[in-house]
Amino acid sequence: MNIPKLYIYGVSPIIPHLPMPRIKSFDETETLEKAMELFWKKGYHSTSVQDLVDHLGINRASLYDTYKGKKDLFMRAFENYKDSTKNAYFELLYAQPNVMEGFRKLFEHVVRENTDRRGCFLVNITTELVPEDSEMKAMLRENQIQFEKLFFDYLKSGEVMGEIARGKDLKAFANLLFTLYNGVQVISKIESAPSRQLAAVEVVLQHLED
Amino acid sequence: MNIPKLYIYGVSPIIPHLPMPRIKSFDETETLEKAMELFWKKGYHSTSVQDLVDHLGINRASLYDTYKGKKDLFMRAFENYKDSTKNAYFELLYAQPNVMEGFRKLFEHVVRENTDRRGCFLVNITTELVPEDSEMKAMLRENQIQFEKLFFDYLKSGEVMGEIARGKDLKAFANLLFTLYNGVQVISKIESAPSRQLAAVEVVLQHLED
DNA sequence: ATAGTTTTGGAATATTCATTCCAAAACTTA
DNA sequence: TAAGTTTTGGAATGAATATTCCAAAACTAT
Repeated sequence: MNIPKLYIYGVSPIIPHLPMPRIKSFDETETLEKAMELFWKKGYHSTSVQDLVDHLGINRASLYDTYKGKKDLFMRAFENYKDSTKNAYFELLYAQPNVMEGFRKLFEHVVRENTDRRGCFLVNITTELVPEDSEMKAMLRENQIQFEKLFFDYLKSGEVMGEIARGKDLKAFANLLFTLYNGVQVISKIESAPSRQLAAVEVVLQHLED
Repeated sequence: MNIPKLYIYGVSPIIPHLPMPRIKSFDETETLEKAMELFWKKGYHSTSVQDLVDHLGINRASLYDTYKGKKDLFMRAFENYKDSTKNAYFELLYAQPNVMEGFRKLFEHVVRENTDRRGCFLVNITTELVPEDSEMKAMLRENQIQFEKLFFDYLKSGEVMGEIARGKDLKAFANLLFTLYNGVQVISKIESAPSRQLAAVEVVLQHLED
């Protein structure tokens, strides 16, 4: 049973002169990022709670108290990653002079960033947990829609600016770019030459201009 | 220690009048396929030996006696899948009237076959086990090279036949198609509309003709 | 039927897993 | 300093894990 708190840290409006409890000694979001790091590197099933306790530097009891359990901790870490990634790509794209350069930079970032073959957290989790975990699947489906919308809007802006030849099926193209993104993230786990991957991407990007 | 067998089932050339042992009551390759089925559906870590015993219909002791252990059984099942898939795609491609139709049929097969969201065994295993398992990584790298060679040779045959515009970087294109293949296999775990996926693939295929 | 060998069923083992629990330490406000 | 509450360390729990083991059943050739 959950007993509602009668006061907030440092403020005691209802009952005056009430002793304040000890506050958490770790930063929740910082710990969440460390957890994400581990889940990303090892996957969900291969990461044990012991691994988390060791890597996060917090106590087992604190972990269960703060994040209910392994699955919930994972979900929060995952959501954290999802949101920050989308924002990062949004900013990366719109910081470029044109659409082709935008996507080129995006894929360059993916390929070059992937030094330790971790791939993409989202892609790894998709193949590991779908279809078994339907809650996860719904989350990933939502993410796909958001990513394709981001790509589509960006392509559309390029069409308006005259950077892209008219009459192209931009929905299909956005879909293609997202599919390609997923493929590159898988390949980067086994392919060692970034230049070969970028050459493949370039074939698609060139198609935007014709 | 391994004591070498002095005779083969049914034949006793060295010591005559020797009683023959009981023979295995299950088909090894058939069991291997059942194991593959399970590893494909659930992934490596989520499949327990108990699951295998239940699903394969053989005894735990037989499993360990025949296939040494979980990891070795997995490796053999994996190799089985890898080889048969490559052969199947080879035949599918060369049974088509031209290169564009060949790749179109290949991707159609991938998308339509994927009814239960299992994705591709190879792709799933790549993201689950690389980089942790370096033996697996080497195997997958080998597979990539073979697939890209298959695609390249096929593209080359199309170029010779005049189906593909000259001057294209066919190595990069083969690479792109393999990357796209991986991407489609990931997406098919969360995307429900085959037509949308095929529309994306079509964008790339059209590029072959221009 | 019998001997010799292998397979088989199922118990046994030892490790690892996620989770719970509790007493002791820590912290905040007064 | 003291009261009240939370965090913390680490032991305890119980389920699941991969693997080993052994006696009994099964099979083949004679």
